Amino acid sequence: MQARSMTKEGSSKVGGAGSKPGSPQGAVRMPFNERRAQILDVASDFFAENGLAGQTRQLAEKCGISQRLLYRFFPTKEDLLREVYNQEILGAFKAVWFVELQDRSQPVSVRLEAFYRDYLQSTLTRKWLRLFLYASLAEANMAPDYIAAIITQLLEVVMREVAHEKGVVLPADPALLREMAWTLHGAISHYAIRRHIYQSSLSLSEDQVVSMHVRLFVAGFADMIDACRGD
Amino acid sequence: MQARSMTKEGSSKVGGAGSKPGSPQGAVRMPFNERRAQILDVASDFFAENGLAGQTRQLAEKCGISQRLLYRFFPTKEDLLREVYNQEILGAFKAVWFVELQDRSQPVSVRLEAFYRDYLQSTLTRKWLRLFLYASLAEANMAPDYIAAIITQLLEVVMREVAHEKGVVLPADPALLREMAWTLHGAISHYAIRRHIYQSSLSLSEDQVVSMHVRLFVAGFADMIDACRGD
DNA sequence: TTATTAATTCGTCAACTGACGACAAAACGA
DNA sequence: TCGTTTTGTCGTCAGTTGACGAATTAATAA
Repeated sequence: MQARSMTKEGSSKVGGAGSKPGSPQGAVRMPFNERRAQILDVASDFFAENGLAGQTRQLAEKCGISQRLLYRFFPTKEDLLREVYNQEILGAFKAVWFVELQDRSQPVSVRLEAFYRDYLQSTLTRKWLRLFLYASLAEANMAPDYIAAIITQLLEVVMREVAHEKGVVLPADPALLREMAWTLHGAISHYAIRRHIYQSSLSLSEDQVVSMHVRLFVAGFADMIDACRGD
Repeated sequence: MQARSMTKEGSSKVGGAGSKPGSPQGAVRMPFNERRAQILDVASDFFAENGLAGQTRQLAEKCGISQRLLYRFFPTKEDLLREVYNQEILGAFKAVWFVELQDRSQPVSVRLEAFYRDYLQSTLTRKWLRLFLYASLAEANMAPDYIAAIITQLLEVVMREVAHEKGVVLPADPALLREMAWTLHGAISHYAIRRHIYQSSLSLSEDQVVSMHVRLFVAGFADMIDACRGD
């Protein structure tokens, strides 16, 4: 994120700020790792906006460097995409969530609200969602599917915690349990999709929306479980 | 990508493989409107799978015709895409839903379940979702935004009907009301996304999932509204 | 049959696009 | 100051890709 400033300069066309008076052409020199990091940073935004089919020449321009230079850091475009994916998609999940969600000194609805607020802010961002959707649609197997595993864990924790506070005994079928937690998790994810992908104009604040969803989930929890037992 | 040995024999008609002994190359002749319809049909599948950036040559091959022929029916690729969009996306909404959802001779949960089952089957299909997402991501303004208007209507009907049956007085703010209905509508939409885009393996039946969501919504309805009044 | 019309293909252009070999120049060390 | 290392660019190749003029062939009418 602090690379932001660099990105700006880069996008402002190298010499734009008159950095080097005599620099006839060419980007400002940068050490290998720094340049590589800058490229990744710009690339994540770039591919999120333009899709994985975004062109390397355009990306290079946004970085303020020549297209050829990209290939000094990444053997192929696919390698670059994979790196972006690993950094931006997989890096967006926090381990603390598991701890906080299970901190029973707080009511479960408070924990859920806190978690989903943070989740919306740090993970379900425009950049993350767009990259993830582009990758999913392309069926690009950029990385082993850690995400599914992480979310599965989250869903199980959510169910366990709510059930505990409500004194409800959960059904045994783990698939059923996960699907139940998805009623909450999916609704909030879809809210983010509406916001960032469908560009809907949403007038309510994120906080309001989150508490609405959590409230509904907690309130209908026991009933939902009863219904499924009947099935 | 192996060239389908039989390009499109599969597409019914068009005579079996060696249709005409003497026809060295070239597709079976078809009247204008029929051919046009066939192209649109194949194209909707094609672009749903390969994205709006799918190539015309590949599409033509799937249709069993030359690439040039496409341009006899559609001036540009964009025109073709627009047609596909109008036909497949906008054509997937049924007017009966509004009637059935308001048929108070049935309990609202029954109506909701019936509606969402049908909605999942007829609208939230793999083809529809993929086309819609590709178009949304590309910010391709293929058509005036009828969809938002249709769904807004649906959401309002849902809220009105549930509130009526539960004897609950609804808040005035229409934006808030819509957002509430989205807790159900979004959760089900997201279920479809998981199924068709993320390719998750979902073990529960669609019917089970729908009743779960509806149950949760109806059960937590009053509580959710109370909470929002407090806000 | 023959003329006419409509369906269909061939071949090609120009702009793009990922990739890379060869070379220029800034930074660095002694 | 000079040579070496490292960052960076130029130019280009080969394969795509949307688009279209012109020729070809099947169906239909006369």
